Amino acid sequence: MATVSRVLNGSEKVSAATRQRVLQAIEQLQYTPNASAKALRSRRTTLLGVVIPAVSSIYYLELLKGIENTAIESDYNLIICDAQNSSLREIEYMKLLSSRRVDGFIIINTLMPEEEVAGLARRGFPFVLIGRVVKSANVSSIVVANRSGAAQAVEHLIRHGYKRIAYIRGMFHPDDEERFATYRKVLAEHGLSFDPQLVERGHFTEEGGAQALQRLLQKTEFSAVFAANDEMAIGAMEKARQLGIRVPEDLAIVGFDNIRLARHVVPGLTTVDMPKYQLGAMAAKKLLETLGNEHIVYERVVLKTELVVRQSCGCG
Amino acid sequence: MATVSRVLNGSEKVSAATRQRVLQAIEQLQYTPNASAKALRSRRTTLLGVVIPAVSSIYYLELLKGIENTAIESDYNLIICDAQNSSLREIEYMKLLSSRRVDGFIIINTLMPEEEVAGLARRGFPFVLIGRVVKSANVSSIVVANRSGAAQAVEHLIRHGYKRIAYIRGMFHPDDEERFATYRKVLAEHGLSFDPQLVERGHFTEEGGAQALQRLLQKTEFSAVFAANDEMAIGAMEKARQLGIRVPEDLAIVGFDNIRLARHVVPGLTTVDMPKYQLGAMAAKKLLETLGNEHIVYERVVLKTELVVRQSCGCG
DNA sequence: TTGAAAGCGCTAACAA
DNA sequence: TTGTTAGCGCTTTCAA
Repeated sequence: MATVSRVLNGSEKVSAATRQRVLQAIEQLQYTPNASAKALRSRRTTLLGVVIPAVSSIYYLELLKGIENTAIESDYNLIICDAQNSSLREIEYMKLLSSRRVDGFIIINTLMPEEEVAGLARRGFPFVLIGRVVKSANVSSIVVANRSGAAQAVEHLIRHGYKRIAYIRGMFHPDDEERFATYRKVLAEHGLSFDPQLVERGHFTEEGGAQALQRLLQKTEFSAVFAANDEMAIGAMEKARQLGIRVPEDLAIVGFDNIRLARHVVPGLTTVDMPKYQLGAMAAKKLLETLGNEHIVYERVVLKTELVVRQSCGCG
Repeated sequence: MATVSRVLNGSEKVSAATRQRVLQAIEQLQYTPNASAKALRSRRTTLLGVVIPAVSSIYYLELLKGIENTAIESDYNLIICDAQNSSLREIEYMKLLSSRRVDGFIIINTLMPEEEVAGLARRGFPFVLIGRVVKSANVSSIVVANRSGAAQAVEHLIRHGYKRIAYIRGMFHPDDEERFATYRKVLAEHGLSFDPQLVERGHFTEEGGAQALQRLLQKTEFSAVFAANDEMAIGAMEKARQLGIRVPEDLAIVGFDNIRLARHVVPGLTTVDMPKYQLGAMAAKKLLETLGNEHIVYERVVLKTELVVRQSCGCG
């Protein structure tokens, strides 16, 4: 028994002859080691958890790929939990994962209250956040430069003469808060007054974007829209087309994220690109780093964003 | 200790008072049960594995969602393995999963040789296939009606007067074999001779579709293209646009799968829809069914496909 | 270099 | 209704 273990784990102290015999027996008996027993004894599962708000959103795929590739390099596999946009479900998954089912996990764009995250951190189970910073807790975070990206987008519109710029917010998410704050700040910097009439909220989905645009059109006039993400921007674009509003001639539209769809829609969507793959890769790297070490350095990594000009803003 | 277990597993034989005390102690000590120990002892992990050819393909997302939702209903979670289009990696994952890390798994569109799948089945670990049938083994499979879908697509083109219809194949996949065979059969049924010049292969990706179209154009003339999947159809569409070929006026294009992008490209892609969510849901249901039971019924489920006519075929 | 034995944290059978 | 005990399959001393 002990010798088999040594053979399977590549220990040096086995003679070539016994190793042979063991391997042969394994083959003959179709023996497969029991992962649970191994994990129980060795206190390692070589599994990482990922809690994702919604797997059905293309946006998260590249991110996932970044995590996965990085994990694989260290012989880790992923258990992916789809919270389906519910923070209750997030919390349940967190519990599931921290029952030593995985060695550590990554939480993407969580909606959990700060206190919940802080509590989790206090319990000492290793995890890393993507797209969220919690100041009151010892956690590492990987985020993108929302402010700089949003500023580039709004400044681009202003520079090309747009004055009445609407903003379609998402639903209560830090990313959205930062982008919105930047929108207001940039307007102010250019001597444009902020008009609350120009703001509506959507659910970060196409449908949400379409509805938000409709509500905006009923309230007031404007010549450009900045949406908190691409899905909503694309929804708004479609709604505009339905209403006979030409994009970008009658209405300029700019998004955020640069999802794959953005360059496929017509006109191509001008948007803020973020390094989605990198975001995932960095998070996994950071997590794996902490797993080995006694002494953990918590940090916040901010990745760059950049405006990609296509046709939907009319400034190409 | 035993009482704690009883409380956590909802056993009846605990008095309200002790239950209270136990729960309080759990809270106080921040006790979390160890999933590995539990799995070792109870021989259940409440985890299902999914081996997917490539997570980065949108096509698999809906499928995944179907699996996930069904699994969740039975309190199962998913561990997702991305084979990155390598059958070697598939085999490795299979080994990983069958080491009692999960209670069963689902393999999507596997490229593994038949013998490998049959061997796996012989070992008795529970799994279900999606998109692949292996006659020589005791396995359940969920597949779509490739023949009927492909026939609808080709017949539609022929009915609208197209005579030289090119076919862009994928890379050595049973789905592709069936679709291609149907393409030839339908041509024959309509008195059109099969011209090998009209066939090229791509990698099931946009890039692959674009390149295949280019090679076709260099060889011969044709007025319609049927691609083995939507990604390649969309790649071909883009390549056509680059070359100044109008779709559908100069070239009709039809795809297969009805991915989300298909209705967003301009012109909208005519394609064969398949119930992707159902495919996943059925597979998960079938797998969960076998887990409980002693007596397993192996079966092959075929789900319907249906042509969705948009603009790219010019027959709208 | 190999084998024997202890124990990881849990559940289930049994005893109290 | 509660506590005691054995054992799931592995790794890791320790002894041979």
